[in-house]
Amino acid sequence: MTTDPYNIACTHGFIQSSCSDCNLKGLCLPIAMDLKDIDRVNDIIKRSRPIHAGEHIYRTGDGFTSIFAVRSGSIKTYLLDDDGVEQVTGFYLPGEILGFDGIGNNTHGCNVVSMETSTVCEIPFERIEELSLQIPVLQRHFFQLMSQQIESDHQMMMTLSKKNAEGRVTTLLVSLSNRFSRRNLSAKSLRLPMSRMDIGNFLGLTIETVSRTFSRLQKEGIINVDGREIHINDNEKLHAVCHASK
Amino acid sequence: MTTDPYNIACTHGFIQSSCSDCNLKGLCLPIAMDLKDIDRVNDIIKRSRPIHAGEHIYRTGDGFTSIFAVRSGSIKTYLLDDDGVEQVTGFYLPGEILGFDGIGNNTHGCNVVSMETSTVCEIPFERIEELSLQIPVLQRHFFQLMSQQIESDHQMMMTLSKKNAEGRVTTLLVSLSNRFSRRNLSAKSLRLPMSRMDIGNFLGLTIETVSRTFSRLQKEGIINVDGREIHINDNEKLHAVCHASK
DNA sequence: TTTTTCTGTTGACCTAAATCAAGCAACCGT
DNA sequence: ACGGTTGCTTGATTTAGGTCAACAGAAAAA
Repeated sequence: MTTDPYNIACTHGFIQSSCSDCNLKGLCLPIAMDLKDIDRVNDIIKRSRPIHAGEHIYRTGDGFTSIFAVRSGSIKTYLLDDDGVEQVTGFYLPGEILGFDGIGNNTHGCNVVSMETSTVCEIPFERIEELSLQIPVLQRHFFQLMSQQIESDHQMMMTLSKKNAEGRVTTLLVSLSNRFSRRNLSAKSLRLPMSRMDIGNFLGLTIETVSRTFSRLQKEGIINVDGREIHINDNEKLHAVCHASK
Repeated sequence: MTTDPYNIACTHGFIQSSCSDCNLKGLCLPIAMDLKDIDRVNDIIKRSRPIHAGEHIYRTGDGFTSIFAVRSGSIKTYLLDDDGVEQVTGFYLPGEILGFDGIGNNTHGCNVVSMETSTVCEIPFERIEELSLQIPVLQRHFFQLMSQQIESDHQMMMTLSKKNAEGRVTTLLVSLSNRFSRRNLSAKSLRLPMSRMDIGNFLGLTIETVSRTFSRLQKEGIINVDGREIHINDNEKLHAVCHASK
């Protein structure tokens, strides 16, 4: 029995205990992985107690030891520039893995904060590296996860560089809708886990512009907006706007 | 003796033949690597013939087999959006490695084109994966390289999201200056390998704005501009503008 | 309960950069 | 030497989104 605060929740039985039972395992771990190898991974993973909204998991400059998989809730990552101004660099939903920056110089390269009550799996990186030497499919999987992060960051650079406000907002909505539906949640009705502030920050827009864009999309009948509740009325048009914008 | 077109140049002796002799090896490969391990890597690397300006190394959708290290010259990567509009996603100088997108789904995720006559080392990825299972420091090195790519992409997202034209242009200049000086080239005098078009595209600005920004920086005595030749007169001020902008 | 705070919306105005347009120098193939 | 193309610069005008300001509803505090 551990006394590690991150792991202690397990001993009270209020979160599930095994990767092999986890309905997100197809996202975190390679699909084609032996049960016995899954168990080996499972043995090194520490499951967190619930992390409250606004609570940080780590900060820039903290020593890098682990990457994290989101189990439930939602997480945002952000940088601080020289003047302490925040730049949101990503939103992470259950099944998604964060912390791949930080490997480069053994120091975390960003800040990670929970946007609502969340739980995460902590994956000690050195242990995973050791396992990856022994389980080729695992090494490949982590190369792939990092590669996907790079690809999606490049898409984001395209969005920031080329798209206008409408294009940016709709791109985020489409991305969230896809990611929710991958977890068998509704692709049509979603509750945004982040504030207008965070959306604007992430997309390089002011909150006013984000708000106006939501209002305009609603007036055009494409979505319905009620605070953070979004309903996609016309997915066709949403995609059209998303592609056509700018 | 190979007849592989990428490798045939070696047999004519006009490019150097070994990683262990390469003055860029500290960038591509871990510093703390045995000579015999370097030789094992060397054995799987294919060195290219010179690639001319405008020639592509691969394109989006091509089957992924290799990553590439720039040996000489300079390379740009770009995406095409649904309408065929180009988005430059990176510039790569000697010693830098590209192609880490593409691992995710076994297909290259971007287009790669030479901006001037360049040579590259082709690193077959499956072979490197095998070697990485046997040489832990090599596995670690590739995780680090990918992590650094992610970090620098996040910095770029910050630049695109938060900085004005002056901030974007000076950020690029500072980055290029640092990367040139890492190769023992002048940090003060540099020849831009890319056109104004590419700079603007990369930075999310029009060529006119890029040009005007260069002119303004020159008028302020911070840099001297002569076409693609840039001289940094006041590094202090350049950094100041770079940080202060917006 | 009232008051305060926080988050989001909307309006009026302003500004940085895009767009449109012209011109110039270098380089091309002929 | 010549017309044509390409890459870059500069000027005039327009516009998308930023800034400033007011307000409203919900939630938290008193």
